[in-house]
Amino acid sequence: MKGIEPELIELLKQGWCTPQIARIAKSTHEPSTTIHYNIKRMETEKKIKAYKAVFDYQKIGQGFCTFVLINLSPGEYGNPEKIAKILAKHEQIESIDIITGDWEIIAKIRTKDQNEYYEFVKKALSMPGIAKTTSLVSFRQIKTEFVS
Amino acid sequence: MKGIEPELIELLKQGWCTPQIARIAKSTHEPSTTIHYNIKRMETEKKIKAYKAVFDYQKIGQGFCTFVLINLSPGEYGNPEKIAKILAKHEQIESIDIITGDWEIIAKIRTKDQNEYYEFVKKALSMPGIAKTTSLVSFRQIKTEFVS
DNA sequence: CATATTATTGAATATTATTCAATTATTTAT
DNA sequence: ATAAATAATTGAATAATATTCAATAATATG
Repeated sequence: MKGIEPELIELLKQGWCTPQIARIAKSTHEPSTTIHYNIKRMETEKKIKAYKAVFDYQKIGQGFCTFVLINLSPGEYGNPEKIAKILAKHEQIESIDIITGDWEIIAKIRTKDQNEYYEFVKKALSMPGIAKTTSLVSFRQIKTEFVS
Repeated sequence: MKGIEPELIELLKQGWCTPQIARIAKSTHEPSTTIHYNIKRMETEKKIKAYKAVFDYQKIGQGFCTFVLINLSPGEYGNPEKIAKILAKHEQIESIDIITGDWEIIAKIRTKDQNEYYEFVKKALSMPGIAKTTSLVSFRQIKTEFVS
């Protein structure tokens, strides 16, 4: 046993997958070369960014999910993207968006547990420019990434 | 031309992909049979739920992204999951969570544009049990689903 | 309407996943 | 501690799949 699983999870989260052309061809009753051609075109056009695995986050020790609503300090209203891009570098952040309304940024965060989340908040969200954060902790994830 | 692309996008959003075992084997310097064995085990254990494509949503006409914060009417506090599961059936909903704090549910929604979003809100969010909704429209998606 | 470009497709080939059997490592029970 | 049982690793063989290629058809362009 080499404990290869964490490495595999990390790879499969980022990509390292590929479409099942033959299976899609059978399902759609199209020749596999037609499916191949169309998918490769979408890849070239950058419509498809990657192929990746979707995990049961409970089962891989990433079960704690929160949404953070962020208010920037007035001096940073001009470039919320700068702060969002810095935050995006953290692997715990699954998605981050610049938004309208009472907050400037919303981030979706995955950690092992409340403890790891607390450490993340201390480390990542204490940066200058962030005035206030509101955490919405997920009790139950009913649907994730289009996969029920 | 058969206009097969929308069908392919729908399939690849749900799954119909597979890990690249040989490529992962080369990258990790492990035998491909070891990679195969480990990944199949994770599938059996249901740690891996699916393999799917990640799209550039702007380019496939799903560029409008919003987060909806939902307040339930007092009578529904007991079972937010019931409402969340009904909403989860809509293909426009990428994710939906039961949360703590000032709202009971948060949903992430993808539509073509504001117009389609408005139609979705009228259709989906007018159901009994939902008392109030707050929409946070995404101006810019800095990071999505772990893919930058 | 003619020409250029893009899309479709079957046949051949290259690559890859999968199966299998043998070996090694790890866990469990006594 | 040791034996037995279970789980994990691996190379070789096979089955399945992706990819390339060349020919044809459809569509777009001027």
